[in-house]
Formats: sequence, structure tokens, C-alpha cells
Amino acid sequence: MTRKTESPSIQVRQIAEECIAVRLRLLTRAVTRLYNRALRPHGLTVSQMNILVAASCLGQARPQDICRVLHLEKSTLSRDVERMRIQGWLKKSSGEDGRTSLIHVTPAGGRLLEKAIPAWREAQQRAKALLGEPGCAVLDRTATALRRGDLRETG
Amino acid sequence: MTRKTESPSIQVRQIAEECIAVRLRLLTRAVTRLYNRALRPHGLTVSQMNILVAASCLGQARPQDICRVLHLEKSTLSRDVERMRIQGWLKKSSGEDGRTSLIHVTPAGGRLLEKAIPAWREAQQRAKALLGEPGCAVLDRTATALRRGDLRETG
DNA sequence: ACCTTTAAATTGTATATACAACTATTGTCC
DNA sequence: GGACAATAGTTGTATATACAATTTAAAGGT
Repeated sequence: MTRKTESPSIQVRQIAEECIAVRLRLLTRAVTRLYNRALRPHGLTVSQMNILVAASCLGQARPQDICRVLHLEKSTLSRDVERMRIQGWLKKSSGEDGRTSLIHVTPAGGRLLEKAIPAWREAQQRAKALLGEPGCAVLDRTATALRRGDLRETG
Repeated sequence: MTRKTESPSIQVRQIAEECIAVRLRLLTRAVTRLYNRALRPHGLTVSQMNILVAASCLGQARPQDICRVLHLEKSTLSRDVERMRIQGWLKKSSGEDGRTSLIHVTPAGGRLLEKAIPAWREAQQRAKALLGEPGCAVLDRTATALRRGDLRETG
């Protein structure tokens, strides 16, 4: 009896073999797990670490500044920050513009970040091995292009 | 008045400048948005399309098979499949092993996939432009390595 | 045949993510 | 200076994701 499962069209096969999204997302899931497992003992996720680092480097940062450098949607950041504020790692203060607030890292947040550095190094090393030198270079180039706004976000 | 914002340590700066996770996640967010916006008119997300494609290519697939090729956690897939089953794009049938079930694409799911191909092509082209030829090559290589299990999941 | 161990999937809970709708504030133009 | 447009964040809702705990079923040893 011929099985009734339709074999996929050539075009569907093409998606399976070529789709950039599927590969990129797969790779990111794997790498995210790597970092999250390393950071877990510190009670920190890689997303949260990224936000701490960004806020730390920017100094008093407006939410939109962090959104820009991380290509994060404003509502996503809003909730991430709220969780971290509750943890005591971030604080908000009001700036000149009444619509906005300034985010800064608390001393506790700073200490946490420093403490987590060895775990980060470990994950970073494994991720480097996975991607290889050329992979890291490509990633660097592409992320920089994105931050400069090369991908037109047609509102 | 010297500002009290602590400037980040050299090591924190290093994370900002070198962290693979932050760049990869940033890039993936941007690319995911690209595909999701293109696919939206079809009521489909890129995650769901990936699962449809995988199931389509595998034929009668066990959940664990799909998890393996996509590096997805089993509980994640379980919920994704349930949503798609409700939409009528996937169906489950019981196989020989009573613990497992077989997932297959319904005719409606197949039609949806075919219909969405032009949108996929459009997003794919933009993603290609963003990553460049070398970027795509690296991605291909790394994803293949991952699927072969090169990253030790020290469960 | 029964008990224990192993394996596969589901369910509980939490974070991460985005879009749409809403709120509040600022800026502009007459 | 008041109506209106633009801007910044927050909130409502939904998907995606993972870890831990639970359920169900198969395998293995005696």
C-alpha cells in the first residue's frame, strides 16, 4: 500500500536546506542554552546580562538607547527591566523629559555582573569554538551593520 | 560634580565588545522579525513554518525527531505542535510505541506552506543580503555541525 | 509475572519576545 | 495659549522558549 504521506515539494525541500532563519534560530537556541547554563548559578540569564552590560556601558541610559543597541522592542525591554528592578539590579530615575526615565545599574547589579564574569568567559570560549574564527568575524560585522541601521525597519 | 555612575570595568567592556551571545541574539531578533513580518499575512510565524517544513520532510515524525533536527526542547515543541494542531495544520497519530505519537502535516498545513513560499523567498533574500555570502556559508557549516551533535549537551 | 529502571511526552512555572492599543508628555502651528 | 500631531513608555495579549516535575509506557532483571 502506497503511503499517503505527501512527499514535500521541491520548494519545501529548498526551505529546509537553505532557510537562514531556521539555521540562525537553531544556532541561537544552542548558544543561548550554553550561556544560560553557565550563568544559572548566579541567578542571571544571558538576556539580563546583556541588558546589565549595555546599561553599564551607556551610563544613565534611556530605554530607547538600550533598545537601539540591542535591537529590542520597547515593550520587551520594559518588562525585562521591571524584572531586574525587582531583583534590585537596576534603578529608574526621572530625567528632564517627563515621558522618559533613566535606567542605571545599582551597586548590587554591578557586583553581580563582576561575579558572573568567569561563567561568561567559560561560555564564551565554548561559543567561540563552535563558531570558529571566521564565524565570529562575520557575526561582528553583521551586528555592527545592524546597529548602524542597515536593515530598513519599514515602520 | 563628578557623576556617581560607576564606569564599567575593563572586563564588562570586554563583554560588550566581544560577547557572541549578545550579537547572535541581536541578529536573530532582527532576522526573525524580517520573516515574521513577511509571513504574517498568512497567519504563520517562522517558528511554525520551520516545524511544518521539518515535519513535511521527515514524513511521519516523532516529536523527538523534530526536536533533534531543530535543537528544540521537547516541552517547547509539545506546545508549538498543540497550537498548530488546533489550527488544523498538524495531526497526531499513535505509532507502535505507546509512549510516542507520530506527527504529520495535514492537507491544510501543506497548502498553507505552499502558499507562504513567496513570502519566505522575499524574507530569505533580505536575510541573505544582510548576512552576505560568507555569513551564509558559516551559518550552514555551524548548523550542520550542531545537528551532528558537536556541542556536548552535558545533560 | 512483578518490580525497578529507563524513555517519551505533557504539564507547571517562568522568562523573552513582539504587536497593538493605550497613556502621558512634549512640541507645533495657528 | 489651545488643538493637534508626534514621541516615550506601559499594558493587554499571544507565541516561543526552557527547566523541573509528573505521567505514561516500554524494557530488563530476578
